[in-house]
Amino acid sequence: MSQAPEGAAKPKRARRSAEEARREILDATEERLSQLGPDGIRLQQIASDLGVSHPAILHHFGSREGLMRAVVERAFDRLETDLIAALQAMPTGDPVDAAVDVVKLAFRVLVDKGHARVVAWLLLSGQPFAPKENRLGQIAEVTHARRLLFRGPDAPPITFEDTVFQMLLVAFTTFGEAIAGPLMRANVGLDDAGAPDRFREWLARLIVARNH
Amino acid sequence: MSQAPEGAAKPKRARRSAEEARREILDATEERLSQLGPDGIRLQQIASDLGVSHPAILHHFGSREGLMRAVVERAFDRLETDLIAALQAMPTGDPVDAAVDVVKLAFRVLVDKGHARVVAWLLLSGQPFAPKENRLGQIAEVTHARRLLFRGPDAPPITFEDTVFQMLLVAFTTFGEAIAGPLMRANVGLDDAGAPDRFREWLARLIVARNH
DNA sequence: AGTGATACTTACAATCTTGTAAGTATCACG
DNA sequence: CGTGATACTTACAAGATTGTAAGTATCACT
Repeated sequence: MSQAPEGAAKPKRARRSAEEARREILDATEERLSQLGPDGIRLQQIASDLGVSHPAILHHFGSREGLMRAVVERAFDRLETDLIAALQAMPTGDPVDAAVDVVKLAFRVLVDKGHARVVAWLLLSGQPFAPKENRLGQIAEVTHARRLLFRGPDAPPITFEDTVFQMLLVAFTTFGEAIAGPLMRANVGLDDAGAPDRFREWLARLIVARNH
Repeated sequence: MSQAPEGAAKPKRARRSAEEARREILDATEERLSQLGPDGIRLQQIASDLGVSHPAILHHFGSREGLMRAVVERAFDRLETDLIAALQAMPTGDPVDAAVDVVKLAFRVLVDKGHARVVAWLLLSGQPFAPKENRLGQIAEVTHARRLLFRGPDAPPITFEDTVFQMLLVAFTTFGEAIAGPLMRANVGLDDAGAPDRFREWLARLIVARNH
């Protein structure tokens, strides 16, 4: 140890692979986006979060606009991927419990993982983007088939539009909670920690009740 | 007409009352906010929209921060005012129809008048604000009394939390639609003009169904 | 080891944005 | 009309922010 541990420590410039660097930059950007909101996105800030210089970001994304496009793209990709994975892992036991699980899962992916806030910001910003295909439509079809399968003996007839509306309901509610959840709950005096989960379960049962 | 109609036209500097000026500035700000999204708020842009110089805005609001606070304040004031007015005008005929009307009204105020997008942006930005009192809680109480009154003969018991959850559901859904409505509908192939209204009615009936 | 590719840095330029200072025009009121 | 208040303007300062240029350090590969 001839070298003093501090002072002369030359921290050996980190050199990530391009892919890794891009990922880290996107992570930091999304973090700022979902935590600090729309005004939190400044190249220099993101760079400083990562301990790099801001031109490093420009090196990988060309411009601020390019970074934004990349964030948009990845956010949607992840959203779809996570959501579809969650739905495919849907348990197959009691249909009511299963539906409850699916709803909770959707909330977890969108709200708890922070996707919804990012996407909401993008939508509010009018960022140009086109979700791949209508995968949600495909999900609706799968769900619809499932509903018909598990439909109770004297439940009212189930239209496809009804299923689609159910999906919209969950989607909208999820967005709404992600954005206004804390505010709204505080405003109606629902400040205990269990409230979000109770609401999610309540919603799931409200929806499923129509099938039986 | 010795003067040429164009060129020398000195358009007599407009001088509004302070109140009127503030209102116009806030209107323009909210317009940019809801149309162009979070990045649209630049003092110079707003000033140019109004045909004034940007220090005029600073003259009235002190700083950009002051302008933002004023926008927040007014947006919430309007939101509450419009919403409560709508609820108080609630028709008193058939309870189901009445509930449907209330839900549609809430959507109209929040979505169609553009309040939700502004508030959503504020929430995403982490703008500091404290909604007056818990007026939503008061609304919940009124609604709950009404539900108990019109409760069907063999409907399940109605808890207050159930009513609160119903309100949260409508509130969240409204936010969600305001932000992601067009995207989501397009993604599930619901692109006819009547779809938003059908969904709103469907939601209203879903909620009311539990009372009967 | 040597070499080319490239991730990354420092230094700098151009532009934009908020904010200030000081003066001008218009209104209210005597 | 005169006078004070103030809505508003032009000109400018200070700082932030994106982007460029050129060089340096590190990796992969021979």
